[in-house]
Amino acid sequence: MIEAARTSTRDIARAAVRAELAQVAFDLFMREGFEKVTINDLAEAAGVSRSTFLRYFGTKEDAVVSALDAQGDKVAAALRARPAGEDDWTALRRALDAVIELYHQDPAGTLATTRLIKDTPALCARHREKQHCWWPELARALAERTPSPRSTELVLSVRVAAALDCLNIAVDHWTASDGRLDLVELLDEAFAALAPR
Amino acid sequence: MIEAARTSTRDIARAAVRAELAQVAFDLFMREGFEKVTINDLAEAAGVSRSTFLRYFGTKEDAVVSALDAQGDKVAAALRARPAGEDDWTALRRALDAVIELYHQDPAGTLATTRLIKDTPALCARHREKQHCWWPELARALAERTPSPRSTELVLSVRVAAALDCLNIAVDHWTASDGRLDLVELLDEAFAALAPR
DNA sequence: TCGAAGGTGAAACTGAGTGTCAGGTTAGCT
DNA sequence: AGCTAACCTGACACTCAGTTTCACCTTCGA
Repeated sequence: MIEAARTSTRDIARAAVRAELAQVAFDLFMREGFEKVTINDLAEAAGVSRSTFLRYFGTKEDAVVSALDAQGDKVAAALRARPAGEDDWTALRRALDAVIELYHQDPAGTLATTRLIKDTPALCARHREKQHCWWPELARALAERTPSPRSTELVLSVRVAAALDCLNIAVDHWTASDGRLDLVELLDEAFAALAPR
Repeated sequence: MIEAARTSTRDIARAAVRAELAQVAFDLFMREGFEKVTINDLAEAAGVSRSTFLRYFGTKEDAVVSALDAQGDKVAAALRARPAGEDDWTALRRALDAVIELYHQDPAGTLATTRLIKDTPALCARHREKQHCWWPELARALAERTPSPRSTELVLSVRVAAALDCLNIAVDHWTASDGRLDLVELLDEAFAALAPR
């Protein structure tokens, strides 16, 4: 019989440890720089063994980047929630509001994270890699939304990719401005850059 | 006095060795799979030391991906060569013809490369990383092309990013079709996906 | 209370990438 | 031709990432 995926006590403990490890890692990375810190340092600082750390995060990068994992699902869900008649671009733009909301909940924390990622090539690369995994899911969400005139997978992929580029570039500029510029305006400007032919 | 960067005998030899190493590496990767092959294997197969191999290619990935380095400069040059009055999208689309041409020169070889990259996450990531380095250069080329109404850096970045996504997605589909689909048509379709609002 | 499942730590291992050094080759200059 | 400086190469040692294995312990359900 297949076990239902209910949330057990263990899962809660696991999530708490995971969050704790991520926090310790983040602080250390900010203080010393990502490259300077070894996995041994992280484990020691968190009071666990190297093995345990690597069991929670497969790589050093993931200790930072996995914080953004939720974003993918969030956008996909937001996309599916858009009205069926809406055109792809509007739906994508509005779905990204779900991510923007996460940024507005904790601007300072988010800014520290985005800056760390932006300044660390390895994290930058891992971030792009993660995001690339969203493509199929988002393209599917986009496809299921549209009723009759189904676009090809290529067309949907292009739109998803472009929308995510807009998000990334807007966030980059927001980060470069130390959070002073308005993220919503930046994102709107990015989407507008796609429009005029 | 500053040395001029002219092409010496050494440079030619270096380029030849580099090409040879890349070829040996590629063959081995195709035969055994990228992950299975160690740098020691590559060095041994090529008849050089591990040190030498790593001096030519900083990483195992670069032995494959550095073949695509020329593309970036090629696109930038093509972009600068477009007429000044042309709109950004047309200029970008036409500039990518320079890359397509490289694909048409050796479809079989290119297909093998793109398939290897597509099937190997590490190579995929490295490829994206390399391409990301093109952004500033391409955005600058786009900016210098336009006469008076300068777009913001954000706008240009978005267009460059979207154009490169079109290229990547078109090439991906071309690769998935074993080269049977027409790359030009795929790229046109990708660009068209950006157009209608 | 027993037993299975799963979390943890210790340790060994492979492989990537860096740095250093000594020996050999080549290019340029006199 | 002969000398010197630059450079290429191979050998070696080293750090660190990530994998695997094993033994121990806790927890939870039967």
